[in-house]
Amino acid sequence: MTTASARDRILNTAFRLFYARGIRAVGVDLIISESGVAKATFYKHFPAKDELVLAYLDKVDGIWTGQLHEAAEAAGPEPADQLVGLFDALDTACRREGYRGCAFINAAAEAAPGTPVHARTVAHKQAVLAWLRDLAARASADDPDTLARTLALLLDGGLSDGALAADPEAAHAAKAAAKRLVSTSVPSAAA
Amino acid sequence: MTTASARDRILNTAFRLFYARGIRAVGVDLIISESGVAKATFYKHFPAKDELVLAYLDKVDGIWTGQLHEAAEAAGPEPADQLVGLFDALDTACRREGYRGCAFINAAAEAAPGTPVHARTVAHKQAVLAWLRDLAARASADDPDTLARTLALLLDGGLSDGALAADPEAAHAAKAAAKRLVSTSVPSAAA
DNA sequence: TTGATGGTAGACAGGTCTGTCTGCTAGCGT
DNA sequence: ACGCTAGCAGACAGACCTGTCTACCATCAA
Repeated sequence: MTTASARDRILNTAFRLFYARGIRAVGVDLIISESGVAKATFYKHFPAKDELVLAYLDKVDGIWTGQLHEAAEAAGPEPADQLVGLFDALDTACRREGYRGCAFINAAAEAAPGTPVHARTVAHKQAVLAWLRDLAARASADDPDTLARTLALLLDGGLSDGALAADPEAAHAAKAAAKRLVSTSVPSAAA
Repeated sequence: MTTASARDRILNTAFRLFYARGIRAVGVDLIISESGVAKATFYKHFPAKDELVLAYLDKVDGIWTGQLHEAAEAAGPEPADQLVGLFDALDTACRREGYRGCAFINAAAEAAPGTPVHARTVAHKQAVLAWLRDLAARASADDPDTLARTLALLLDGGLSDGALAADPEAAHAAKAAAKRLVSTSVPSAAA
């Protein structure tokens, strides 16, 4: 059953444990034993724990960004529709068993500002914002920048509240609000 | 200069360090030495670190809730105006030196679900939501529940993004969006 | 005077953390 | 046959963690 490479097993285990318990709460020894790898192998692939954390955040970025794009594209070809449809990814995420909020916000809570880990979370949030801004611009919104920022607020608020409120309606409210904001922000106004 | 009681000194030091560096990142020994207190005194007031964490969250709750209420009341007597005005507290918070996001969201990121610390953060978020719901109802909103939830989303999103985006405009965008949502949700419609 | 209260100072135990190091094994290309 | 790469197993060092314990000191009230 040792089909996956050692590096992949380490990263998959870290992905699961870091997200479920928090980064500081998970020791290197636990990751090593759960992934069935030798300590030397671990440190060969990830010379320091922080580098594994960075790889973990890259992995989360790929997955979450992919889900966001998929949900957006599933809403059709119109950028205005995609800006609303992407909130379906939030809904799906919140309903998932073991949902614990945004991995980036959580990581930033544990990392000191200025560290590579913290910088990585900022970069992620800015990438998402840039994507939203692009969609808003292509939707010909009156003020693409403000619309994008506002939708980012709803998205990040939903990611947090979905975990803390134990309220599956948070994602629903976020999508509904997005719909209202988008429909009143684009001239075509297909409410 | 040792005017404050030992308990207060401990709590003040914990408040500063927990918020700035994260809960797990701050050891009991550091709090003890920074607050100039003996170890036995520390454990007399807080038999376990978790109890200090709970006291810390209570303190944050008092301060943040107070700022929220103040900002709301500063906007005038009308509940609809207060629902918008409370976002000034977000703006003030985000501009503060050393701002690191919502202490509750950060604490929840480090605490396992089901623990007292995690439960405390959920309780806080629900208290804020209940307050918003009350204001929305008194503002005669069409759907007070949804309006309250949506504003909570904007507020929590602003708390997160204000720390991660290094973007002082996040709070501004949150308030602007709140204004739009409130003005289109209450019949009086004083846009 | 006595005793309760609240504080200081710091050793100590037992565990966990990250990271290094030594040895051994198996496959694979040349 | 050889050596290279990738991996396994686990001891070890040194720091840091929470929490307990002993011992001493100051103040104030009965």
